[in-house]
Amino acid sequence: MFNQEIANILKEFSELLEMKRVPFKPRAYEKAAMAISMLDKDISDLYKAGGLKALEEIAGVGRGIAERIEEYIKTGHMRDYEKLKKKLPVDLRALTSIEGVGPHMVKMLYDKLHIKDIDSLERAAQMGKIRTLPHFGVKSEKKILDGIAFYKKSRGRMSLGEAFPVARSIVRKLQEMDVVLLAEAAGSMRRWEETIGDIDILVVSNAPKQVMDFFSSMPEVTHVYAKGLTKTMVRFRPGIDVDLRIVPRESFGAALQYFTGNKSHNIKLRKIAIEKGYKLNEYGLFTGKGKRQRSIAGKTEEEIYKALGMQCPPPEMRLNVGEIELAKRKKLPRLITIGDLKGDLQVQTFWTDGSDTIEEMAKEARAMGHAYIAITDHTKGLPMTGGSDEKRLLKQIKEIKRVNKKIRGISILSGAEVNIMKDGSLDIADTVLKKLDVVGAGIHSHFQLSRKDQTKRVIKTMENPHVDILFHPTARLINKREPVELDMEQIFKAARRTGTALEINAHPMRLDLKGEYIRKAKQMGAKFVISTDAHSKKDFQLLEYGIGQARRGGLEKKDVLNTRPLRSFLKSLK
DNA sequence: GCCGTTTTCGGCCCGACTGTTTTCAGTCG
Repeated sequence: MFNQEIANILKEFSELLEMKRVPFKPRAYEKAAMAISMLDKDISDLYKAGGLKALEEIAGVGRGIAERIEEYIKTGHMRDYEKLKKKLPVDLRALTSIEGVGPHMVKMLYDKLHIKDIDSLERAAQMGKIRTLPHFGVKSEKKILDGIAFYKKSRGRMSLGEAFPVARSIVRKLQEMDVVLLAEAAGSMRRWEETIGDIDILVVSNAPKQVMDFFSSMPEVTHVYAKGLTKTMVRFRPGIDVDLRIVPRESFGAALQYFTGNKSHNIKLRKIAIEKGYKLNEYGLFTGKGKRQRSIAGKTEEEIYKALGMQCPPPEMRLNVGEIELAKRKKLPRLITIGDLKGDLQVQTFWTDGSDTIEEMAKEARAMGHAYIAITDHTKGLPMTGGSDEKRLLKQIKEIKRVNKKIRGISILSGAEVNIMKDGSLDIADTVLKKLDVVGAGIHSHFQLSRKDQTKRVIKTMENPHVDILFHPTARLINKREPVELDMEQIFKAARRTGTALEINAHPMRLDLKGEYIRKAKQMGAKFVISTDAHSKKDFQLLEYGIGQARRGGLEKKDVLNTRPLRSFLKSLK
């Protein structure tokens, strides 16, 4: 978490330097920020153990940036950054999070119109002031307004990928306390919702005061809204609200149930309880009234659902979209679990915009228990990633053969993340695609096409006999970019007809397809793969987010191609 | 400010796209 804080400051430092048109430094700071946010160790631990030298060993961090990090760890300040920030007091993070707005635009807006934040930007745009600036026009003004509308819609909810590590670390620390018997995160996070409004944590303890004192004084707490013996609410760095509730042991299941199911699932469940003459609340399932009331279930979720005459639906399904009926008929699917996956199918390497070599990625995947991975580096239609052309792809196939001979215990498949052009054609010739084991195709440009054109474009891609997988089908970026306009039913139909698998991209920024589309696509007979879009070894861990989405969509092992052993998996492709 | 199996100094990823322009600046990934 501290790493992210430092990375954020370095990133903003880089943008401030960019605004001042300082040459080359912005890139250096940006690279360092990226490296630190990808670090799998706590940077202050690293510093404690090895001092400046240890910091300098991080690729992209040299003497200069190491000293600034040291300053921040020691004093909580980075003076050069703060000085610069004072001269340009704008809400950079918010402003640049609007699509199409970057540091230079922010600078111009500040210089000419004194725009500092989203509100002043919105006012200026509404008053038609933006279009008067050099290099701006009516269209860019509208684009900014659209961007603001999108920003506002997604504001206040943090992406699952940001919130999950925070919640996990809090829960772990609570579990380590002697006086804590049980601790678990409930709420939308337990359902693996793609964005999280706040984090709800439930605890069983016989020393509530001690737990609450510990929780409210954790170093990342920036504000305490309320503090009591059963409920404490705080603001946590980097900007998310966390509620902690302490519940009796015999009510833990009931509380978990109450704080996990979405509203409509819970209402329905309570109605069923009433029909049976019971009462359901966060303390348990009760029978009788007044003094004769007694609990008949509450310690676990399972016993509550059982007492209501049904199976216990997995948390991810508790949305009242048919799961209660299935549970009553004892027909709940056996949802896929992370252990079912045998391979990862979207992996970028050092050859393009990934950071590790083919061999390093393969070894890491093997350590995770995978039997195979597909190397799917970018192709030339995405030149900024250093995308391969046909010649380089052929060279990579040779390299993969070489590494395959060297490594035991995992098979490396040759593949590519081919770029879908505006008309649905691909940027790599069929003669070369034919030679690859796995071909995934994805949209990376022309996001604004009409629904009709976009649908036509994607279907044309799926009709290519070599395209096995449609990568991140809607191309959305959570809280950042809307999905492209597609007639999803047509896409799912075409997926079934052409035998093109739909990717569930596990990267928490994408989570694409999302749960409800997965459910629909499954009903229409489509097949899926789940992959991480790994750009470094550490990214393989993101698979659990993809599993979360697959489970939200009700998928079973048989629906997902990369649960199959290698031979059978390859047969399942086109 | 970072980096080095072409370099400890002199490079630094780069092409498409968009909207503004009439030859280009900014953004994206």
